[in-house]
Amino acid sequence: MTKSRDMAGPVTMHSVAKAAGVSPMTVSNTFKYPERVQEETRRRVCEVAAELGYIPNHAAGNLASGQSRVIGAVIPSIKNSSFYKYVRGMQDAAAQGGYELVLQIADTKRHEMAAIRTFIGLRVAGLTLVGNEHEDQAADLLRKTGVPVVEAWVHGDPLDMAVGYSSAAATRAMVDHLVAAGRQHIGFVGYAGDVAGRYTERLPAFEQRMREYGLEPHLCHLADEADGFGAGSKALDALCRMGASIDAVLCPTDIVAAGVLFECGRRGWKVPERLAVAGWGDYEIASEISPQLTTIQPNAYEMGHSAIEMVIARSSGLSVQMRTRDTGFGVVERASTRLAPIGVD
Amino acid sequence: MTKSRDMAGPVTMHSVAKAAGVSPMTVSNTFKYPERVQEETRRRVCEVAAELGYIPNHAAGNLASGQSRVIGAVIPSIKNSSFYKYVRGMQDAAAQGGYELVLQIADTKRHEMAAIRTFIGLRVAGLTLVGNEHEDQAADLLRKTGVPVVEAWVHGDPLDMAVGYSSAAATRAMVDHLVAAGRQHIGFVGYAGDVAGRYTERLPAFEQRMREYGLEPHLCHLADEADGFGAGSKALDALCRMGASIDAVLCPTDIVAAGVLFECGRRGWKVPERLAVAGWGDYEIASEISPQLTTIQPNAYEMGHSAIEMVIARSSGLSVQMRTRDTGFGVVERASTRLAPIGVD
DNA sequence: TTTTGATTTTGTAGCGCTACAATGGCAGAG
DNA sequence: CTCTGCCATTGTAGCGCTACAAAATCAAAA
Repeated sequence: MTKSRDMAGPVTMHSVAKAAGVSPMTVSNTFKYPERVQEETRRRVCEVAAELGYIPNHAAGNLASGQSRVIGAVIPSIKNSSFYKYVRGMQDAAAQGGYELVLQIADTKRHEMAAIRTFIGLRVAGLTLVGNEHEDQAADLLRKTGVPVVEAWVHGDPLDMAVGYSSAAATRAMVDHLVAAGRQHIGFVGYAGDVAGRYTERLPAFEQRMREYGLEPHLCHLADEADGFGAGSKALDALCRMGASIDAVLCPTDIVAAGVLFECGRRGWKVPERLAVAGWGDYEIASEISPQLTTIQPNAYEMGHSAIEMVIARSSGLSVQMRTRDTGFGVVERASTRLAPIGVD
Repeated sequence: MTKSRDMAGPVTMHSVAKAAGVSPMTVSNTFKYPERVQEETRRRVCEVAAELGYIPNHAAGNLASGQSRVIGAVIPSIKNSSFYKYVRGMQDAAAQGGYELVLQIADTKRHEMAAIRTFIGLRVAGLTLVGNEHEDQAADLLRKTGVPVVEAWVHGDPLDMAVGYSSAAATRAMVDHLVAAGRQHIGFVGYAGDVAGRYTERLPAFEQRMREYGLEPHLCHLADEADGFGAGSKALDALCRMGASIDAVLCPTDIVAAGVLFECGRRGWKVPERLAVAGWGDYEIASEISPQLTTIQPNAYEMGHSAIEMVIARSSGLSVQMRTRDTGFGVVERASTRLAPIGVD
């Protein structure tokens, strides 16, 4: 059963050194500064290390050097594809810089706090968060320890650094699009969950833009989940119960928008004739569902890539002039909002 | 700008001890063995620690004790909700046991190998993998280092420990269901990607079961992605191009099945009348899409929970009798396969 | 041959923490 | 008043690695 597991004691740098007939420092240099070690010696060390299955003890290296090649990322959810490209971007950037990326999922502020503690306990080189709403302690801690931190998916006013796009601008752009498509009675579905940072800008922006058009902006419903199809039907129910008959709805995510589409199917409402539906996030489902969803495209990959670049820059002591980056967004116009509406007033 | 970042040197156990007027060991004990420290002293130490924002250096503790409270989990993708419940289960079990869970995404064997190296470098208490196909080096390494490893989503023959359900049994159950619903010409959509461990059992099981029914099993197409809606249309195209007219299709994931549903919509095919569609995974979309999807429900949460329990048991030196656990599965029968077919032969 | 300068290799010390053994203090028993 | 036993607290040593400086090696120059 347990045979051949753990028989030879742990493989340390020391044991590799002895086996290769060199000093421990030479082994260390072989991995950290290969150019300092002669070709021949290096080859031998690498061979022996591979044979013994030696993996440098990052904990010890970290302790001795005060440096780390690991970056921590806290993401709020993996329930849908929202963060897929973001994580890909982070991974690629980390790999390019010779760093490793490890993740933690935290769907509440409290969990986010715990995740930050874990990462700081691990003495990571830096970390990335999503949103700009954190527990008070978190901000303190991050400031005190001075770890490089990037807040992603938000725009401006960073704890340390930030990368993202303006949700307000995107909201305005979407309202502009819906109005240009002839919609007047636009419903807004918001999100009232805990880690809401990247949602909070949207409602005020929506209300203001609607007012600028002289339209009534008070058609809104705050869902308690942003990631579920179920939220779509609930939101549509709630909006209808508010009395005014809407001809368009702006959803917090494509998933919620898809949920609205499903609910429209159940009610026999034609989209976009009866109701125009706009999503957010440009998930894969947006271009596959029928009708295809108009949505906000957030450049998630570049956001992730930039986030890690910024962490690496700061962590390697480079002076960072750009404390914030704007990765922009796009409005992807598709069938779910395209046609002029049938009058519903 | 940079004011108040990193001004006071790093907060170590030593500085906390000095500030609290005790020896470093007392601080250490306060955190590790609170019962060894007098109430009064402990309170003071905790206060000072909180005030200074002290977070124990896990790297140092790990080095000194040779123990770790961090468990690493490698998951193949977060592109869809497949692993959401699995990760939740792992997180809950880790929290219950006083451990921390960190994740890495690895969508190929090569990336999985890198992730394993990183985790071993970090000297985690144990780790979980998905599937049972790994690079040869990975198996060697894991055996040599003796870290507790659980392979999840698979059934039997573990590297160390395993938890999951039998994909073969689930495949057979699904074929039984389709045949019972009157289907004769069943197409199979497989997956030919890199980290295919938990898919490979399915095709042989499908073929065998079909033969047992005296049905032709050779309607199959191996998609290069298991996570995309796009794979659904491609797969349906491919199956049709193979000549035989199918009246049912068994997909590797609910996402692919949803893609098939979308493609059926484009073609004007009625589901389930013209084609019965079966998914796999019981994703949220399965119960929201119209028609609702028949699918395999894999008890992902329990799988994650068990995986971490097993890691913790082994890591805390308990003798582990159960090296494998079967968390079972269910067949969720819904509208996408419910009705008897219109004859298509 | 000796000297110089560059290159390669090797000690030394210590990172922050914990296991372990040893210390000190303090009650009650003798 | 001393002794025993028990608890709370404190040194000591060392985990595996790296920064730094010192030492060894060697080729070419003097």
